[in-house]
Amino acid sequence: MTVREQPAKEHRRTRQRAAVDDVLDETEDFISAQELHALLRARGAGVGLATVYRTLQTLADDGRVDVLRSDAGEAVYRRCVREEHHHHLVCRSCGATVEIAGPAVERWAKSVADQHGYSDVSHTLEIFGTCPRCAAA
Amino acid sequence: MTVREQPAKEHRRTRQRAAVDDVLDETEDFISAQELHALLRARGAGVGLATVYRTLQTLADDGRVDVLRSDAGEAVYRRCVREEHHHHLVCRSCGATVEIAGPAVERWAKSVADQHGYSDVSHTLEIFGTCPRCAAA
DNA sequence: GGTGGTTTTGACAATGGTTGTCAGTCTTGA
DNA sequence: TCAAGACTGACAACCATTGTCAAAACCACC
Ligand SMILES: [Zn+2]
Ligand SMILES: [Zn+2]
Ligand SMILES: [Zn+2]
Ligand SMILES: [Zn+2]
Repeated sequence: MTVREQPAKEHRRTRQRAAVDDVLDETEDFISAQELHALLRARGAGVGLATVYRTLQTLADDGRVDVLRSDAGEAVYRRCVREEHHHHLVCRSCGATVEIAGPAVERWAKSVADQHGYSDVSHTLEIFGTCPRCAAA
Repeated sequence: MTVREQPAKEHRRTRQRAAVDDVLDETEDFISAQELHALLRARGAGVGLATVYRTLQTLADDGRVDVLRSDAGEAVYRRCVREEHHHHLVCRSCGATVEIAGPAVERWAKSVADQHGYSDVSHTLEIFGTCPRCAAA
């Protein structure tokens, strides 16, 4: 029923994509396309805004970055350590992120959907709060 | 530490707000401001787009409607039956929504946040799938 | 049933993130 | 080296959402 998982179609290696990749590797927190673009421009390795968007889109499609929406509705991206499905505990003030696994929640979500006859199930789950460092200030 | 819960500041009852309210009462699924506006226009009871946005904003602030973001990032609104905190099981294709309570998940989210020293915690959790009716088609 | 002050409305402009366009450039495999 | 096609970037277009502000509606209170 579900489309077979594609083996991550190969993409060409370009200077622009490497630059975006580098930033993602160096950045702990979720970052928006606009921020990433500004960062690249600032560090000299300019990359077109459209290219930044396209690159992030591709990475997200391939599951190589996680995406979620900030309070303002802006899409923000992050290269996570964990490869497997997981969720995030994010600081509302500084963006500090902790990757979270919750097997019990996964099972619960699945069973809830089953109970109501919903198929092809996915879910979103994020936890927001104030991290210790920000709370101290 | 937390701001005291305000007693839902009183707002004036106007034709426009009543119209928006009516649509929300009659609508089972999550609906966007644009859709709501088009619906009102179609049914003759025209209401300015800005007013629709303002009204939904106010309702959301007062906790009288639930808001979440569609895949496209558009905000969608729904008047839920349950007054207390809850989550949703939403059909990706037709929007059919089931309200879900998950006490265990609530506790889990809180404990995860505690473990990492995060305070002032909130969370978002939605389950998406294909409802039985849509699966049949 | 008039009056002044406050709230609400709506047409329109402005904002801002995101996507579309398309001619020129770069990669890649042969 | 070369051609096919992927990639880029400046720019325009899109579109949900918010800001503006004068006119309209509303609400005591006289
Ligand atoms: Zn992640
Ligand atoms: Zn999960
Ligand atoms: Zn709800
Ligand atoms: Zn919850």
